[in-house]
Amino acid sequence: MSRLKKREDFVRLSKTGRRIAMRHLSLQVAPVPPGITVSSEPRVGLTASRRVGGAVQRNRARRRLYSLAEQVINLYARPDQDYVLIARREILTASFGELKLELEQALNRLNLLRRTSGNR
RNA sequence: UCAGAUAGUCGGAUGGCUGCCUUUGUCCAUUUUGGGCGGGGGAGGAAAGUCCGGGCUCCACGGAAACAUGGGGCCGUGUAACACCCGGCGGGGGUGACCCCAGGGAAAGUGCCACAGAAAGCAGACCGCCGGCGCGCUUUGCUCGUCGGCAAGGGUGAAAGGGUGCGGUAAGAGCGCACCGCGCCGCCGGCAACGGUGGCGGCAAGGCAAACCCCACCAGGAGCAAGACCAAGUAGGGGUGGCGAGGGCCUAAGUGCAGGCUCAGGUCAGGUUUCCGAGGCUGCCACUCGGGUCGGUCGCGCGAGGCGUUCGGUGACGGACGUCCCAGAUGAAUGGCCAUCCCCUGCCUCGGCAGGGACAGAACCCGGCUUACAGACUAUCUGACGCC
Repeated sequence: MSRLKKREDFVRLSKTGRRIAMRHLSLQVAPVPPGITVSSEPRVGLTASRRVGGAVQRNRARRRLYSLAEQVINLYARPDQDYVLIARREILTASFGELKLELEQALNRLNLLRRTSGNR
């Protein structure tokens, strides 16, 4: 899994991508732009704005998103898409199993799970 | 035992699986990028607020003086420095341990002193006190009027032109005296702030300087988005060289142009002005170097460093010796999940169950200050009660 870090990527996702809002987080998805070769690993960006809380809360939210992306998107999501995870305030109090289930549901509703693991 | 005071320390622990940043060893591949297997390190006491003081970087900077602006202001230490620390002094609070204080000058000037009150700054007379005179009456006196003396008592206020007591007086008043306070001069102690004491003065001189102000002292500007380099990029910029120059007068009928003579101007020295001294620049052309930029690299962590021992000092702190290397991200690492233990809260069948773990996240680095903080521990001291 590689990280999206450029501002232009975040702007592109928010303008052109599809968006789905869940209880604890939001997910934005858009295809990898044409100039970039698709690797076997998906690319993921993380956002935890000041709406989540102070610096301590934002750090914790971003780390939990990072860990979620490692365990869900990196393994099960299609690598020809770019993903941005946006934290909501409720992410701080949810259990990790709950969050994993929610992210899998979101990917499923957008039909972005890998075909090779379609039995899930 | 209970209630407190001060100083200080800590601020969850251990393990498993799996990640991230950084550094290093080795092997492999290699044009570069890299890959495998190991090792080391990886948030705080406040990392916070960004309020002071410094280091560092760039810019500016020849010298001197005056003014302005800002700043803090008991005294003596400590320190790179401070508005910080330590030790004292003075004032205030507490039974006490101890705590608090923006603490120079109000007998230089200007200003202000709300409300209340008669009067608030060359004081004042509302209720009052005392005396003389007049009228009346219930006549050792009282009421009213008037002319004077006065400010003790009452009342207002943050503050009413020293306080308490005695004398004095018609009533009073520093009018006189004693003590206290105040001021001046001396002596003693102290480096000093200041304290003690003697004499004199005689109540003049109210408060506010976080009102202007006065006094002595201190102070260039901007900040790591500083700044440097690389890549890309081509003009508005920089450097070097050459030519030209501003004012006045003359030649010219005259504006311009051109020529000649003469003078030395304008601007720039970063808060302002003045003086002295030495210089630079302006427009065009040629050559040359090369921006802005959230691209990358450096700056970037061996430091006013941590720990220990010892010596000096009441102490802050300083010296010597030994020892250690201890975060460096940049859409920003320092984690995610689980288990056991610890602590807190709730419930009951008293041993379990359930929930929870303060404030808070480095961004160039240090020294302070301020603010937030569940709780735990240590030492010394104070007061009360009890026992020996």
